[in-house]
Amino acid sequence: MQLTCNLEIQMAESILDSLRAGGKKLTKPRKAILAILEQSSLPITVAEIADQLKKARAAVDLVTVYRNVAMLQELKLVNPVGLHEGQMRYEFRHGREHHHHIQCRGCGQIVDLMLCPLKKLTELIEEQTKFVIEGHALEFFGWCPQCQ
Amino acid sequence: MQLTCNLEIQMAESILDSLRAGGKKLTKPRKAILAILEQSSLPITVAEIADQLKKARAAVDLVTVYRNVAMLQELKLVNPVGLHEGQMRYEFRHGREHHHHIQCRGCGQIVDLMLCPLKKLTELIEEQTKFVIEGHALEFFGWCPQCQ
DNA sequence: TGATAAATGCAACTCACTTGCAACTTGGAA
DNA sequence: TTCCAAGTTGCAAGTGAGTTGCATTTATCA
Ligand SMILES: [Mn+2]
Ligand SMILES: [Mn+2]
Ligand SMILES: [Zn+2]
Ligand SMILES: [Zn+2]
Repeated sequence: MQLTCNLEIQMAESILDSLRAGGKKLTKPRKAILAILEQSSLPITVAEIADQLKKARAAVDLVTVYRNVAMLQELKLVNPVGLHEGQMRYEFRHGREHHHHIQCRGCGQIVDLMLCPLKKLTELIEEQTKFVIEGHALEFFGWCPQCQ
Repeated sequence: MQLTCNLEIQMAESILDSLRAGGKKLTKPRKAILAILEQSSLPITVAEIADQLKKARAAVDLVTVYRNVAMLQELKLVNPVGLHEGQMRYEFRHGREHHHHIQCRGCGQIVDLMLCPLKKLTELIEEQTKFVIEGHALEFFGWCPQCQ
């Protein structure tokens, strides 16, 4: 499996620009991590990234994945997704609208919810609390069709 | 400070009933933990509960606080509040409406938001995803007036 | 090609939370 | 009131996500 060879072609230029602007290098491990994140349609954990890299014979140390995910978060290239599972998940921002998720309490399946009902409410809360709101986390939990 | 003496008077009967119904005993440590949770107007961590008990000279082992909080969650007497701080918070349900929170990114201050905009959206999502929704988590993050 | 700044891997660490177990309460039955 | 089983506690040890220090390696650019 070729993780690195056609990466320059697939990886969006805006992502590479952000990395260059931040003085980041495009190392082999970093390219492999970026490739996994870009392929993943749902938020993924650090351990899952490392597992996939191992299976693809491009093994990268867990610490390196942690450090890269933290860096990508600082550059706002990935969003953290906290589903209270005991570990964080991350998803690429590039080309995706702000959205939320629903997770099955039975099997853990995650589904994207491509919507956000909170724009007006955010303004109301800013007015009433005098906070300046920077973001929010909204997750739904329930039972998927198979687990009901 | 008297944590235990007038506890029976203050503690809502519905809570004691739930405990009895679950075959739970009213031990001294448990009463002290319940008292702290009932006094706290904002969601509190396990470590904070233990600290307050120590200061009140009613020290209880951390493990005991963890076990009691887990038990109270099973009986649905407390709600978990996850603000992605690295630890969970818990708040008593008794006498409080379903609501949400906003936390300052600077000082960590938490403010109750006594509202929920998600009833209609929940139905819409159930219709579209065929999930049965059991709950949701909604938190806002931003900067409080002092930290702006 | 060589300098240098950034990135990696490994080992050791931190910290929230859990588990096993012997000793101790509690609350009800005798 | 006494006794006992079930439930609870504290301590010690363990788990697992995430972090940190440091020597070595790698990408980038002059
Ligand atoms: Mn998503
Ligand atoms: Mn609250
Ligand atoms: Zn949103
Ligand atoms: Zn709500």
